Amino acid sequence: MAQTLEEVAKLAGVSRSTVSRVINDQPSVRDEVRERVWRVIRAQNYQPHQAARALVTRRTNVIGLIIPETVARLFTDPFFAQLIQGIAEVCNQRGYYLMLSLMMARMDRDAFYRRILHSGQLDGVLVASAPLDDPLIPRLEESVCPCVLVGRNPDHPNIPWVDVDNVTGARNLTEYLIGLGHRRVATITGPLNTIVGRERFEGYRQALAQAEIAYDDALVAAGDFTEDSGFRAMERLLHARPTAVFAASDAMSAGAMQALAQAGLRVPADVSVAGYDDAPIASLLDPPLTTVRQSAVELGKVAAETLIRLLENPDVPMPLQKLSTSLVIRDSTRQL
Amino acid sequence: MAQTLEEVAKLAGVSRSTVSRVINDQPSVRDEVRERVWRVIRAQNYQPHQAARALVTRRTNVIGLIIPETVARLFTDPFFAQLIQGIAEVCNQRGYYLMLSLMMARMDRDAFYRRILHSGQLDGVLVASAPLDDPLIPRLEESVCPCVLVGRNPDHPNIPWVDVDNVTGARNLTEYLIGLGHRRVATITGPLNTIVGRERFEGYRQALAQAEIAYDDALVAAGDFTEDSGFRAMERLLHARPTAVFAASDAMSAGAMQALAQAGLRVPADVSVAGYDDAPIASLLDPPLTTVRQSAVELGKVAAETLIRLLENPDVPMPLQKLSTSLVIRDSTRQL
DNA sequence: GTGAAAGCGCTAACAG
DNA sequence: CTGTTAGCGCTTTCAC
Repeated sequence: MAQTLEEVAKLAGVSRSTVSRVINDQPSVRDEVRERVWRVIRAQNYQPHQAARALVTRRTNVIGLIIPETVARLFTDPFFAQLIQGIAEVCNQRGYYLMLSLMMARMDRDAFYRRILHSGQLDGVLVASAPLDDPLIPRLEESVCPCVLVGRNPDHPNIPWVDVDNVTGARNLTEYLIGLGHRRVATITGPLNTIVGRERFEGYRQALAQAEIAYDDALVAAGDFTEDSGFRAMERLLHARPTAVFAASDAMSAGAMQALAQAGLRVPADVSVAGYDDAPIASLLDPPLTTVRQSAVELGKVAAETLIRLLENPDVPMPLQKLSTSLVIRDSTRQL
Repeated sequence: MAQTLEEVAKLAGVSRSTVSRVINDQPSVRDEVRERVWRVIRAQNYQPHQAARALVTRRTNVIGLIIPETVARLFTDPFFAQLIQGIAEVCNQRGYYLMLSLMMARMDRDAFYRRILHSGQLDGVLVASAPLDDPLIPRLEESVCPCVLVGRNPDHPNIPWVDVDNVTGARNLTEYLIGLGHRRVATITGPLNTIVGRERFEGYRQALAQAEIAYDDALVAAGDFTEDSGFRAMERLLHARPTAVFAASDAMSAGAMQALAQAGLRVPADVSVAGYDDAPIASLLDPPLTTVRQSAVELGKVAAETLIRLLENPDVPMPLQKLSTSLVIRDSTRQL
């Protein structure tokens, strides 16, 4: 097996440069020569050495996926598995490699970012689920590293992003609850330092305002998207006697339903519960959960495509994309 | 910001080599010089160029995680998210980067493997959940690329691996069911071309044999670890009238429980159900699921540590590891 | 169309 | 202890 261009060149009876031209699909090579070279390459199972190539072209064909996320969420939330699936699919198609960086809680963020951003081994990065105030974001804006945020950041409007239309999704769901006759609609929000948490909360408020229902702080509790936090938030909301609860994730809905059961309340007879994500557990809960469906796979694909287009056509301005959602009505909600 | 060793060297008033020595922590540098160089490096926020380094050292500090897995399973199974979490944690600690390769169903496996294995950008690879007959495995054995299988492959005993003790886990669980008085214990197996599917089935058979219960084909149906396949397998098992069912994954248990409910059978009053994995849904099912707990995070950590030790000390023989499991008894099983 | 030669940024002998 | 030098394998001028 030939390891270098030089060896392939010798076997094909041409120069190193010609082999390089063939590999890089440059037109200025006689068809007959091109054929001969390809035959040798295939016969020898030759693969160009990426590092050598990267050293001169300054491109690695590697994109990074940075997930600065607490452990708990990654564990329970299939969102990330699906997102990665979508990203990986596009990478495979387009000839890119995917480098995964999980930002763990206890590590030195600064060293981490430098290592990731300045090591020259990433052509660009995708940043998923970064808190709005994550120090990575300004650093990204200074650096020259092309990047796309999965989930926009209103404080940095110049960084390209793709997102799901969380406001509309949450508003539609809340409107649906109100349409069922509920007036005391509680919400368990996600962390309000994330765009997702904030926007789903915003959608909830918009629906209330639209229906001219006064906003009531007692009907709002914050969680962190995990089941456990949903359980605890629901306990805090009980005294406010909501007739419906919108939790900003299905996992939190699951926790909320357990808290309600523990308090002797039935779903949906006493309290309607709705979630967000349409995660696999949504249909398994008892009763099956009304929720908002979004396609994390699709989001991953669009994110990767956007980044790759940015890398390959830096001048063409990027259309930023907000994916739409759909309401999935199951049995956990009912007419008041 | 200095981009190259040369620039740092000039600023520090030393030669390129000295800077290189400082960066690579070689002892033969005067402390005073070392200090001066570090100061410049920090001030300039200098990071060595990985490609240049890799070109000469032949090491990239990147390890690959290859997951040749069908779409359905990645979506629903938190096993992978946890496995990745464990691997990423060790990579972060030990200064390695993680490259993720999802092997999608429709792609050209051959080209994929060559691209991954021969591009020279991976110091070693971790292979998770490969089917026993995956063409990657023999290819891996031929290639010089150090690798560790997550899940052993009995046909290739020479490839290092780490694994969970699936036989014992399944046997313990089945013994528990038998201990509750069940004689007609059905099983929904995983795919029998995976080591996991095979070993959990083997554990089931061992427990039956131990209790001198005759093995009955009518009490066995194969699934593919997904909820849906569990549902369909359970439908096929109904006519055999089992009093207990052991499904080789929690997701399949969930499907089985739905099929039972649809047939008008109650869990655990009419049929006991037990799963495997202790996935997040296990405790959310109604009733909460008796299952076998294994730590996918731990497995990921051990896998990454094993590979890294293999890379850094190729001569030291590796102790292969089988992680143990524990039985988690909840409400889906009861005395017959 | 094709080859010769330079050089990407780094490490690793080899001198001193 | 430190500097000089020679590549690592590739792409990319520049000649021809």
